[in-house]
Amino acid sequence: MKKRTTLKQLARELDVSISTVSKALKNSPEISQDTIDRVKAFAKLLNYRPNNIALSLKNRKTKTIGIIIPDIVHHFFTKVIKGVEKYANSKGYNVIVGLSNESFSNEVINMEMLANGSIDGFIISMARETMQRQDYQHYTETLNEEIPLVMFDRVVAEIPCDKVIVDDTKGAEIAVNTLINKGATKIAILTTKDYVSVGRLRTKGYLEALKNHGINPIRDLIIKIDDELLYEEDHLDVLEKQVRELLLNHTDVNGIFAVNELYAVVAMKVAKEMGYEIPNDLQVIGFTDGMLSKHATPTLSTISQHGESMGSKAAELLIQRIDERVNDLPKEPTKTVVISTNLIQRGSTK
Amino acid sequence: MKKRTTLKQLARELDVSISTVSKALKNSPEISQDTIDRVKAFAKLLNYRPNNIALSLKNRKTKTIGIIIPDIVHHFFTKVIKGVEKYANSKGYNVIVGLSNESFSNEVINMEMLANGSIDGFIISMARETMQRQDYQHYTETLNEEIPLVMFDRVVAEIPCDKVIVDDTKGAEIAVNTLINKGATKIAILTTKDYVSVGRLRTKGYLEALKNHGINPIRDLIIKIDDELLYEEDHLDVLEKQVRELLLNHTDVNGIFAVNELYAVVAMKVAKEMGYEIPNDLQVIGFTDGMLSKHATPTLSTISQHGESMGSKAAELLIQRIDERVNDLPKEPTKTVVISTNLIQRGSTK
DNA sequence: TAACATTACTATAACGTTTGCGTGTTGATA
DNA sequence: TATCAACACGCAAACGTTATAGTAATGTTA
Repeated sequence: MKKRTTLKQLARELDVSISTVSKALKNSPEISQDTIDRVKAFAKLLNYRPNNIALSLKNRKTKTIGIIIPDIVHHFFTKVIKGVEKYANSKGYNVIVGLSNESFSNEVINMEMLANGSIDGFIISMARETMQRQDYQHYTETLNEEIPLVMFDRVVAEIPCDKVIVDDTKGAEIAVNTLINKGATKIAILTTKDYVSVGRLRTKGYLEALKNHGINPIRDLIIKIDDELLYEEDHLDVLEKQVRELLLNHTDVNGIFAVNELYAVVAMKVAKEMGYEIPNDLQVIGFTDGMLSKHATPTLSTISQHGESMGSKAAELLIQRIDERVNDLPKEPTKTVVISTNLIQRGSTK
Repeated sequence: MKKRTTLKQLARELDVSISTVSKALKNSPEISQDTIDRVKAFAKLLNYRPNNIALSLKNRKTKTIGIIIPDIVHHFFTKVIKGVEKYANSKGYNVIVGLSNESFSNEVINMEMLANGSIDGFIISMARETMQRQDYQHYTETLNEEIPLVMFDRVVAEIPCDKVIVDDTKGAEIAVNTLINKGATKIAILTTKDYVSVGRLRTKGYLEALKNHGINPIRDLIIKIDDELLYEEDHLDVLEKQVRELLLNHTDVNGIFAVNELYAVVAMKVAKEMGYEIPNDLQVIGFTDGMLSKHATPTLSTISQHGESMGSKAAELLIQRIDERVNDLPKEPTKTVVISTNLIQRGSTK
């Protein structure tokens, strides 16, 4: 295996010491201009570049942050990564991605793989299984080892760390308010089981909006989908069936709020098949502004989550913590940053 | 800053040497069972875990691979990452992601940031700008430094490295053949400018299919879109306009092959607006099986690229090269692996 | 001219591991 | 009772850096 150029080689060939080479390359005033020039020229010739690993070892920091997400084939997470990358790169950090695949053990393994010095801190959105189990030991341990940790989107109150979330409740409320203002009188919600925090919060927003308008919630109109199989084919069949039943049993439903864009698109599809005209007979609003929302027919009105902002905010918080730790600064109390949502109106509402 | 547990600490507290600790933890026969037990117990107590960075430095390998892609908000690349992650993790590797954002300089910067020892090898799909410039110096340099490199999807013949591609020509041919077999007689193609290799090759497949069926290509039916702004809003306006013109000027077009799913979905949208019934009046086939294809109305027949397979194959090739390099094995000639495509038939064809 | 700066370097330790080799202490053998 | 394995461990170098503390060879000052 060919060895890369090192300080040692440069030193030997230039017949000076390693320290001289190191200092010369850094324009140290201890070294004569003459030597500096010689060293630099030779270093360039041999295409010398410092070994990052050695630096990491020496400096005890890697300039790398780890992001662990449940799934990468998912527009929202992808946006977040983009935001993280952007901010991180601008600060000279690299980003290493771990996929939990919604599995608890994968999440743990991935974190362990990285928590041994490979990264300076974590940005995490919990795996579904972790939310179900409510087993947060690996987070606690990470924190105990003083590895900074920032959670986003799928967060949990028990863990004392910085968090970046969206105001799910408020977003949902806005969506449902909008539906009501646009004339919808009977509004259903397509949501997830309650252990998914965002599903629970969005359902809460839905209920609040109804309450504020003096509308009594109807149990039948609240469809909680077990998203074990989200984005898997047969999962959608179940969803379709439930939407069909809903529209069959409650023919006067004229508004649907879905807690993600996929549910919304599926609902629109079923409704269209059943002869509904959107938005005239039925108005639909989703959550998350992804590819589907933009290109569905009709295009989907949706609550934008600003994933990229979440990502860069998370990266910012994390890097602050890293600095705090490295420079032994006093610890600031943990923050929870709420990224504001907003409604993007498109073809699925009047 | 709290320091993590190291061998040195264990050694001091157990009053043995560092080497003894190290060996004990590795069950070395040089160390008495008694000591081994003591060391292990104490290590566990202090939650010792070896510092990966130190290991990387010592072993001169990082067990990390870098993947550089043009855009992460893109279903196909996301699938590839997933495949890479899966295979890499199974071999004990981590994955570090760099985003070129379709920019040449970003690509170069990202590679340089990682090529200084942070990773053992690269998996890359070229940025659009790099393809346009045809400036491959950074690849050549990487190869010169004997850092293994595997390219996928957007590849270029000039670089002597392993590659993983899809048989774009064949895939396109299958798509167009299918359209013809299903009764389409006048088929248009929505493709990219020629510098995008995949666009060029898919156009080639389109032409070959026509030729094999004795159909003369018509210049007007070949729409080459400048995808500078792919996935940006105003880009789509241009695309819509072109499709509209196409269908206006050639009312007998009854088949469209699009080189990606977005073009296909946009075409369907325009056609539907103009009163076409899909698939009866017009059949459409896309390329890449993403979210849009699955949830468009009608659902889109498309050529699946098997992004995940590409990813894991790329990772496999790369890790082989890394082993080859690390163990100073004889160098195998570079391979180009072709992942076979297949047509997924859905609602947009008869 | 002795004392002291200044200049331009070099040596060394440290970051956290691993590993080949050296070594002191046993107990067995001749 | 010398001799020699076997055992159990320690030493030191190495991976590639950087930073601190020397140290020669000059030049300056009183």
